Amino acid sequence: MDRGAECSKGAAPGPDLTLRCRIVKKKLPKVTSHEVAALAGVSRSAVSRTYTAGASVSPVTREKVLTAAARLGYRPNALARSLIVRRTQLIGLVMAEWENPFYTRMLRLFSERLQSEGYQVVLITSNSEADADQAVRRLLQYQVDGLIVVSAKPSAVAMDECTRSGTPLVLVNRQTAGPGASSVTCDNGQIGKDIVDLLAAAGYSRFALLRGDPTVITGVERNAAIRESIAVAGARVVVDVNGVFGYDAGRQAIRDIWQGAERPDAAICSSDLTALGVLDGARTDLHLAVPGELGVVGLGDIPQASWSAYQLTTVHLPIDEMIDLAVLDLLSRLSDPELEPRPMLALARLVRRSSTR
Amino acid sequence: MDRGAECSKGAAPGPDLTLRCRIVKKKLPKVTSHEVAALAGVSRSAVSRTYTAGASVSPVTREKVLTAAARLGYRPNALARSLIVRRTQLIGLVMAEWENPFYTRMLRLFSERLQSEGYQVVLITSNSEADADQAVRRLLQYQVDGLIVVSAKPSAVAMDECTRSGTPLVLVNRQTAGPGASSVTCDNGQIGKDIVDLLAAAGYSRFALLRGDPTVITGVERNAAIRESIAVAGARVVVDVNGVFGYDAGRQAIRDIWQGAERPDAAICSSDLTALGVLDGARTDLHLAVPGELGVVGLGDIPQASWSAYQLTTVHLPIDEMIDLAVLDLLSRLSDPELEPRPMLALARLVRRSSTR
DNA sequence: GCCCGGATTGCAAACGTGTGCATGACTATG
DNA sequence: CATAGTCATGCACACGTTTGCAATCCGGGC
Repeated sequence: MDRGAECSKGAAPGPDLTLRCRIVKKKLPKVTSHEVAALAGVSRSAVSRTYTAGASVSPVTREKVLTAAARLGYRPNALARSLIVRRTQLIGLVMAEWENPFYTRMLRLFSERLQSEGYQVVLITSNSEADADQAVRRLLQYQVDGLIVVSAKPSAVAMDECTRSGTPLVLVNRQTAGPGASSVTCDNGQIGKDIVDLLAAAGYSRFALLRGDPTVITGVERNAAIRESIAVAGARVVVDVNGVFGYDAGRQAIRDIWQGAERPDAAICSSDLTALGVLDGARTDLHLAVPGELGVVGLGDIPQASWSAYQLTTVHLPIDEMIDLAVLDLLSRLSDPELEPRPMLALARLVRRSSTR
Repeated sequence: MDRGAECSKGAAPGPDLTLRCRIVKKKLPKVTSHEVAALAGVSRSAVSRTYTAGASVSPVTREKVLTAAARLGYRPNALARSLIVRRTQLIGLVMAEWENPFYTRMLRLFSERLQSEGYQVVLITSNSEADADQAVRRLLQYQVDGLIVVSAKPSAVAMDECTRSGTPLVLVNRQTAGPGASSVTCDNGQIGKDIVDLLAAAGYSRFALLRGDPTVITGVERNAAIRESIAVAGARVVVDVNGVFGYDAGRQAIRDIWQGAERPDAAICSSDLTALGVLDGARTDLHLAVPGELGVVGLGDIPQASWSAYQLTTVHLPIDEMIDLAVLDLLSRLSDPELEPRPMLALARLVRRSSTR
């Protein structure tokens, strides 16, 4: 089976074996705590203890072990360790939305944050939201200590599997009714209201709603608030379109809308990327004056939104705060499994630039 | 130690113990192949075999195992499996550059591609290039099957550790002299030459070079070619500045340059993001006409480069091809450890838009 | 000199799985 | 009916660690 071991043991050192040794000579004699112990003249326990903080080892043995380990290039096997300690220091992260820079930034921050807490991230991308279940299950197989799902929602049964296996789960930007997971979202109702208030105060009255996935709870909430505020303001929504994701879709959408029966004077977009597409479509393709003939507001406040070519009015999602909430909740539930998962809210804030008057 | 086990065994079922059981009642009776085997009335080997493709199991026992597993919510422990099979199906991915959308896109594609090949990605971000070593070592501890390092370069000794542990390593966008790793890069010399040729042909003659990290080999190569081609074309570089990363830095840099002794008529930027910053700085802050008074060219062809507000002339890095090369090389060396690592080259292609005349 | 206590150390049993080997059952062939 | 052959199954060992427990060592106080 393991030819390397076979060779080193030299059980039957015939010419055939040595030949095979030559061929696979790059196959190393797997250096385990056993080898280190032998070289250092101590027991495996000793080498294990030198690598676990706070264990009882005399300075002299520790030194012996360390030099032996250095000589052999020993590195403790995290898998074997995890198997027995029942902790992998791995956090599963499933990511569904990649186009939006907002989410890639989130991924980065999660990675850095968790790393600094001593965890590694194992990443799974689920291109459709439906795949989230499969992703979760795969990660559970790897015994991840915790699970973060951003912009996707596992089914109730998948979430139940998490709780039953004692793996804390936190949903980011997706809310959950049941008690299976923590969640961190923004106050979408408030966001919707703020946006409309701003636009109405600026004199806009005929709204276009450009939405992404119509089934996502956070979008649904926001939209309800938007429509309600519009009604309150005595304004109208003249067009409401679903399924527009990203820059290109936004740019196309505004052109289509302009062919429609009634033209809006303000566009409320479900993401900055869409809004930027709308902006470019309005200016470049339709030759509209942008705060004047059409107001545009986005969502997310990605870096590009503040670029001077755009100056997009948008709502700043407090990404750092969201990361903080998610990680802190995860860590606390990790150290105390009795804690119940809970929904958390981060405060968004409107940032006014020059894509609205 | 493990209170759950202690309770289930009920060694000394005093009131104290049962109380503790109640408290930790959510701690599940870890369901292993043993439990499944017991419920199904077969041996552990049988359940193991039902989960390994191509093993010899009769349909009837397989069925028994499957239903028992479903009832118990059994999921094979990937760690224990990896420990014995000596394969984790994990690929370590270390990522140093996050600002540039080019690299986040790369991350996404790597993740999707490896996933579809049956691997999981464990992600480490090394904020400085120097941390790459530490990242590599951490990943090696987790016994990753392979290693991808993008836009960073581990030291020779770290690379040596990889080869000694038999873990194939491929460097993306960073070349290596030694034989420790494969690498996939673009032909930076050609890229530099193409850029200058285009600009010179368009009549630009006073060049500004905006570079990122001056120590990165790919940038060094490209810059050498750029300077040589400029000399050949009989033009001059009037300013050469290092360490400008990203949009904001680019925007500031062009303003600084405009204060300088001699003003360039073309800016060659080491990334699209920088170029977009330069573009906005030139137009918005300096009120320059962009292809006319200043030509701008970037590198990477990120989505924003083709947005109508920018229309950046840039060089398209063949990201899909690079991913393909990297993954294919990794997989082949995974299945045949005898294969030597090798350097690979992908073909970049100039895309001409309206930021140059 | 003896004994007590604290610090080290090694033994061996886990952790949850894969797999070679031997065994047993069953079929087909002579 | 005997025998060879195929197939399914279980036993037990291995993978590389951690860790409770008992044994050992060492120094000091009497």
